[in-house]
Amino acid sequence: MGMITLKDVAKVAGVSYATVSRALSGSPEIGEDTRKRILKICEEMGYTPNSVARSMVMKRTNIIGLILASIDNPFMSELTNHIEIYARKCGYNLMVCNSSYDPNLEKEVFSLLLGRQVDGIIMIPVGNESYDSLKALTAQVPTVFISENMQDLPENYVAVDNRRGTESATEYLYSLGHRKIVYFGCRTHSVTHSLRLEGYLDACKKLGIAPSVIHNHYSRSSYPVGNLLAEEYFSGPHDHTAMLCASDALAIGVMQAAYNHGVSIPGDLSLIGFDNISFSALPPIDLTTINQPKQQMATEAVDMLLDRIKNPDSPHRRVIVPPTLVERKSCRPIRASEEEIHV
Amino acid sequence: MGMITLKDVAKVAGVSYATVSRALSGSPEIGEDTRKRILKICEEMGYTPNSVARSMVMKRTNIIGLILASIDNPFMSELTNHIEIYARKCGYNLMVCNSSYDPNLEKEVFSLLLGRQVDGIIMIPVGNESYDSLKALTAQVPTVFISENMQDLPENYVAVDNRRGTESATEYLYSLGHRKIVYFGCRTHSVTHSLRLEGYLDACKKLGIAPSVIHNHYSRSSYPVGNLLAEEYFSGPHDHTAMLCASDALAIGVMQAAYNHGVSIPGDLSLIGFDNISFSALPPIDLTTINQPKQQMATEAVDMLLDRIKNPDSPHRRVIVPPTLVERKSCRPIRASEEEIHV
DNA sequence: TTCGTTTACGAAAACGTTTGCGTTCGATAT
DNA sequence: ATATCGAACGCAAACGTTTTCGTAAACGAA
Repeated sequence: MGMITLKDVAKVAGVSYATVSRALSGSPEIGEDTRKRILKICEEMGYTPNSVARSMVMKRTNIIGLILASIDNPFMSELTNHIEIYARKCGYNLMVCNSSYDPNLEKEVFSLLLGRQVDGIIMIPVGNESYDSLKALTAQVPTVFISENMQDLPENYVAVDNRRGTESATEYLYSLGHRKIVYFGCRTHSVTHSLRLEGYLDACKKLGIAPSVIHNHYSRSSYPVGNLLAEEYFSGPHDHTAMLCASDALAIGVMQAAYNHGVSIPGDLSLIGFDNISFSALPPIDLTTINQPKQQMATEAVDMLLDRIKNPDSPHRRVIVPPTLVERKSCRPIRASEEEIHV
Repeated sequence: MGMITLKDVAKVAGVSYATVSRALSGSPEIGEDTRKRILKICEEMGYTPNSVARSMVMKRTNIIGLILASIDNPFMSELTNHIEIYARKCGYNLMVCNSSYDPNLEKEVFSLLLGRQVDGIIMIPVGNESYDSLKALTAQVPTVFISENMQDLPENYVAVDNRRGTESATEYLYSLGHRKIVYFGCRTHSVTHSLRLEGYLDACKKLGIAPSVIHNHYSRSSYPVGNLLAEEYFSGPHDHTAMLCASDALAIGVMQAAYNHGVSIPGDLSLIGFDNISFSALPPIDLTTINQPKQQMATEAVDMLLDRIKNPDSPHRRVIVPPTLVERKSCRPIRASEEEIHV
């Protein structure tokens, strides 16, 4: 597999390898006829430029590192898809690393990517307790987070307006006539999830209804966790007519438990999620939810990162995109008289 | 962001940078006391080795390229997840590229990864017509396919036994009493899909039942395609008691159409899929399906690739892993007398 | 002491590019 | 005729490592 180098084509073309380099890079310091000739020879020999050597001298790899909890997660894989396609269009490749929901691993792969000399890093952080220890790392390379940031870490980020999302979800349920709305959240060590809880609580206060929160002592917002805790919920006393879940994954877990306990959705309980992962649109699920504009967030994050790579000491930018409500079949309006029929 | 180099720590330590390199690489040609001292200085200065420079001289990047149709596809993202975690454990990072179901783009990103000097490539090919034109590319770097290969391209691959998968699915439906089984496949320009069709046809012949295939003129095996064609199917005359789908995605599309047309699953139609994507296990879906052992395939693919990187002219290996049937709720047994009640 | 051997380290080449600078050559202006 | 200048191209340094080779010091045996 002896690769063909610049020197090889230079020898064949009878020129110095600087000339070959210039022919390929589109430099003006070269004759039009020799350029044509050299390009033809490159083609014939099947020459492929060595990006590693190029990176070495240019001090730039054109690689973006992407750190996320698990690529095997509908929301994140959708986001990754958009990021990869758009980044490649901009001339960048993607190096993906799972943090596996582990703040320590998160830092480990961050250093690893630093050593790889990535030009920048896009990161969906695991929680907020890791922000502090990430400061030393993010100082070394342009970084943009996909997550809001309450601790004023001076970093760029793009995120959906989580607070507004749960707030409007609550308002929506209220407008349907629901007054007993329970919130199924996540332990709030993640910025995202504490904001979502906040939005719900604020809306309750504003609307004058009593908040009620399912205590979720697990750290993940996943389908099995949703299922497990919903089993507990349905087994005990409950009189809510609507449930707001911190994620679609949780909501889908709730669906299963509801099915097992013979409670119909939306017949007995209106259910609303957050994220709008693609599977929520599937007819057997058909979950009403708060959408995160994933493609917009992806391109915004890449743009923001590339800006920052070009101009490292530009002011930090924070983009909050608006969430939107997607109405499907998991919520229904109720009359006031219906309120008390549940056990 | 002036990075700290070997030279910098060498200067501080008062040694040559060759010595620093040896201290870090664990070479025996260095005194134990100086090693300790140098490592301490590296720690203090926050030195991070430059992988690019390392790759330059070692002629090896420790990067694996991964090419797949779309990372935003449950089967592929699950696979990617396992590949990334296992590869990293083996000291390799992953560079992911979408081919977006486009054979030309597939070749384009392959060349791109070649230029990146990846040590090897794992690829889920789009179709089989692209194999020919890929020969020149795969000759330049160790490659393993995740897909069976009928054209005897001399490459390594790991795949589930697709033929056996649909065969056993058909046998399963037969054992439940079904005699009118329709196959919902994909246009067979993909090796995977032609083998799946083959397995179905073989089983029909062996079992002595008449095969029946829904003509799928779309190239993708996706949820919307499944939905669209199932709409047609349910609108026209149909008397099958069971349907075998070439993928879970198709099957889920069928589910929606069935719902719209008032045909109950499995009441009126038994449905079975292929892949066992995670969402098929969700209670509202609960799809009986043929499982692909994704984690096993992932680690096998990585192992195979690393073997090949170490020993490029070792004989080609082809691993076929057995599919397994996962029984869930989308199939039911029928009596012979039931056979004719459908229109 | 003297010779040979081992140990620990330094000097420098090499990896494949990009690019600043110098040089040559032809054309134009003086 | 010479001086000026721009175009086209070659030379060589540089990027940050790894590794071969050389060598000085240390050490043991004769």
